[in-house]
Amino acid sequence: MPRTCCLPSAEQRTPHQEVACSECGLDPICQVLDYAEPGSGIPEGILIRRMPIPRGEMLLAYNQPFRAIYAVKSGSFKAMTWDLSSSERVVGFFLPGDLIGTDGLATDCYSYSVRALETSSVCRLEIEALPKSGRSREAIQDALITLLGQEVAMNHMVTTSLIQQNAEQRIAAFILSLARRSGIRGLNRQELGLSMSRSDIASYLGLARETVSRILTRFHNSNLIELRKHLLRVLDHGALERLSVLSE
Amino acid sequence: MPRTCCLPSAEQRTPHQEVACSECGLDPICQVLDYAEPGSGIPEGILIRRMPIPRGEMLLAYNQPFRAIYAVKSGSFKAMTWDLSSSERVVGFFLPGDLIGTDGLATDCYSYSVRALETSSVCRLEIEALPKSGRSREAIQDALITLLGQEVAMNHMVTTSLIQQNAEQRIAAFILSLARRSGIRGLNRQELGLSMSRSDIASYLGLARETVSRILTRFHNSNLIELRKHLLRVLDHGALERLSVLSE
DNA sequence: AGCTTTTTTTGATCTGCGTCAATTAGTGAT
DNA sequence: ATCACTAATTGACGCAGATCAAAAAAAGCT
Repeated sequence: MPRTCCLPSAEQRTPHQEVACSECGLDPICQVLDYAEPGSGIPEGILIRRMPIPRGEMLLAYNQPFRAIYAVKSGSFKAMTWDLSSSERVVGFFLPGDLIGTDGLATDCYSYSVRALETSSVCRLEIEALPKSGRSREAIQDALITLLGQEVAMNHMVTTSLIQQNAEQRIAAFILSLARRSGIRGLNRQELGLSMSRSDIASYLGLARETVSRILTRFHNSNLIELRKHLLRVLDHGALERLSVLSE
Repeated sequence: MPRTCCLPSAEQRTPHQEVACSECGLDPICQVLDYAEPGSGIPEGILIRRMPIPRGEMLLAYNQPFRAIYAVKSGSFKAMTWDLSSSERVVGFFLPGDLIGTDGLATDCYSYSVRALETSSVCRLEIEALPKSGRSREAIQDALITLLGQEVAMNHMVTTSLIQQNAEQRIAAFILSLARRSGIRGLNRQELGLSMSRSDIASYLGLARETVSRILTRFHNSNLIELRKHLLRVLDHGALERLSVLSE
């Protein structure tokens, strides 16, 4: 599977992995849809699978009316808002298996914009078209509750860990979080495609670009990670955990 | 309504306010329960109203099995976890109208401990006893989805704002958040009972006790707030908003 | 009340990281 | 390949806020 940008060496090419349906966050809902008996009121086309999204394209925009939930199949995205000084602020990254847009379930509008960091693909679930009553509706509701609950729990962890940590701890935790999320979805947890820019990471972690750069090279020099362009290989998982304190 | 600690002057006494049911986060669910037709499968005692909780008592503990969701009727609580160095970390505060324990919906265990900051009262909703099917189940599911969605949206805002702000901005935002939440629930948004200690605030905001103290007195000296013991009166809402940048 | 313990405030250093500035590397277009 | 432009790295410096230390205020005892 080719990548967006053309890199000379195979080593430097991000392995563009696709998450298996069974490991995807949308799977509980997909299963309901797949196994729904005919006449359950679920129309065709409610779920669009593997929509391709080119690098740089907006998947959805802040304040747009809430229409759909997306699941990342391959590639990656960043979520952003803008503060009063109109400068962009990165508020999250989405990796294969992650759900995008769940916040709209309460607010009816998306609370951030989402842009593809590389050529990616998503599955799109139309909310309007979901069945309005019946057994499959209950099952879908249950699945949504679980998904939202997970998001609450995860956000909680992220907030907690980020606020109280210094720059080194934040970056260690960030790398581990990428690795862990890849692992959970059944993807490579040693080699990570750092598709986002240093500025994106800095904005997300509340640090300066320069600090991110400095600490990444520091980690590299201490043989905690190997870093070639945008491919990051975790060399010493234990050491990173010890640094990040909030190991898991 | 008497307060826990005995303060001499009436001015220094926190007005111990109780949130109206109509303004409470649990209300959507309470309504379903109240108006459920007989035979809907909803047992008696599923909802315990106005449970009193003495100051300092644990409402629920980290890793305990998830049994119930609580709504704060009056008083306040703090949520805490512990990092590896076994020092306490405050991860949130609950005010009248707020829901406690929603994170358990996904994880089956509470992800933090919750302790009463003053004599408080809560309503307790037993999750096990909720109807397993039918119309009222669907209504409850819907309500839960909305609640969780709101929590996701709010957490998002908090995270975003906290991480990128300096100490002054964080504290301004914190005060405004308390005021806004009081306002939303129909309570006094000028006079806030700061039931938590400076250490709690510091831990929550990722600052040192001393910094919180210094900046609060700075705000006091600039006539942004009036501060007597644990009663905080917002004097210049606009100035605080301008400070916090992420005004709303 | 008086005594003890905890919390808060205030002051004096010290340092991590943001900011500014300059260099190098990477990317895309012709 | 060359040029132009953006992203990343590296260095120098200053300040916001952590840390250490001590006094003052509040709260909880008997």
